[in-house]
Amino acid sequence: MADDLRDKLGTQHLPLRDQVLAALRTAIIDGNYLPGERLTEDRLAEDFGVSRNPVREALRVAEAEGFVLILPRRGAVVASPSSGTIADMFAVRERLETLAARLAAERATAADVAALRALLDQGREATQRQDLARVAELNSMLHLRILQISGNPWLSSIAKSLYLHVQWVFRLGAAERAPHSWAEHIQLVDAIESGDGDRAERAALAHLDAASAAAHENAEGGYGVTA
Amino acid sequence: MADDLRDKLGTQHLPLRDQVLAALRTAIIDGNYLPGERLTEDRLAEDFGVSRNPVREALRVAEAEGFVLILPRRGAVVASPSSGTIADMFAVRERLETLAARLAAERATAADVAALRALLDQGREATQRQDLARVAELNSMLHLRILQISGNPWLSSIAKSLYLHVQWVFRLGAAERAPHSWAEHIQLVDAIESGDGDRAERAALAHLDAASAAAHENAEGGYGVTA
DNA sequence: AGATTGTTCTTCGTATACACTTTGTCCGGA
DNA sequence: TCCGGACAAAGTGTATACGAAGAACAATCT
Repeated sequence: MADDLRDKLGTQHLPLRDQVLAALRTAIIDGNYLPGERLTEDRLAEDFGVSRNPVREALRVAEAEGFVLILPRRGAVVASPSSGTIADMFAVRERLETLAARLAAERATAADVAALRALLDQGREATQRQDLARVAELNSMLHLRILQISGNPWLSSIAKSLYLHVQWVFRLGAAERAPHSWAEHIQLVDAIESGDGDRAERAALAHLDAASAAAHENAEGGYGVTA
Repeated sequence: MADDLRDKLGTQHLPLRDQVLAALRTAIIDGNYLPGERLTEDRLAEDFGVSRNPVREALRVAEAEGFVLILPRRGAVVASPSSGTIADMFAVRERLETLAARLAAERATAADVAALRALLDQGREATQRQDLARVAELNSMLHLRILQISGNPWLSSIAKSLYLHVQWVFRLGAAERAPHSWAEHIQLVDAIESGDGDRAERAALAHLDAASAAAHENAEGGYGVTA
């Protein structure tokens, strides 16, 4: 796995710390590093093929984002999302993403709606092909796109971060809930296209309630390392 | 100013990077570093009396929090909150802090309410003394306390960060709006004590609307550096 | 066994070095 | 005068090494 990441990094020209941060995030979200797992600076530096400095800077940001926990003088461990915090996350998402849906409905241009519909089509197709990874990816893109259309950068960046965490929890539980979700997405995009803010909020709320229920069900079994 | 911060740092035992981050945040919020101002690593290192490494780590987090802007190979500058983003911030706060008020109403213990009332009393007294700095401080403490009582760590940390930014904008404009605010605060605490979530939400909303109006009025004149 | 001591691992911070960008300055030529 | 390019300065990005201090764990002694 060290080599995978090293290759992925080599091709780009961004500051190493950003590449490391991105790689670290995805490694955690994808479950390559499991909750509770210890992340020593040396090990990460070796995994990513860089020196310790960029690793340290990436770790601080990852801590601020809630992906790792840093214990002073003891180092970093991958954070452990507990089922308590899942409910909390969804409570916040409910407020934020319903707002995003409303704003999107109020501000979406024809081009915006077309882009959403395109994602919807691709999603339907990928679902038929049983390509779950692609479905999950399109799912993310749709949500992120709606946030972007809302035109509120604060909302967008906060909800995005929250969304990443939700994804993380889902991945760990290996739940996909793919077919169910798309019908709700269509409702949501329809509502956004209509320009009716209230309706868009309701659609987003329905979607989130379903997702929340799925997440909890998913979390029942427990996940991650018992560290 | 370097000495003030150095002294403030010396007494504690936290990692230097955290102390630097805290000092940097408050320096920016208090207007010691103005929007658009360039923050070279060497300069910060000297200001805080530390080496470049802790400074760099603090800067990355400050960037993630939106206080500074880092341009690759060009360094960091203090971010410039524009009047557009003020409206966006309040739109998000409205969703978040009303939720916080509701949760606080539903979960507050008698001790929680007593703590809020104590802050209210101190606030009234400070207002009579015309001690505006203290009033602003108590204002923050009240809001932060409500977030804490909500018991939702995600909500708390996100709203707290947002609140810091609002404070920042206010400070830059030197607005205080002190007397007005406390009547609303009393309404809010009364609502929380009543345990009525809907009522608490309404009170929080009223408070935020007033604060938002004041912030906009404050922003009219413009603030910060034109960089 | 239980307490104490040592050893080892690791983080934390400092210092230093250097390549590479960006920026600003200066100078000569049209 | 104005333009453009050479040149120098400043500052970031990254690596590396070192010492101090803390935490964890094992070995030792009572």
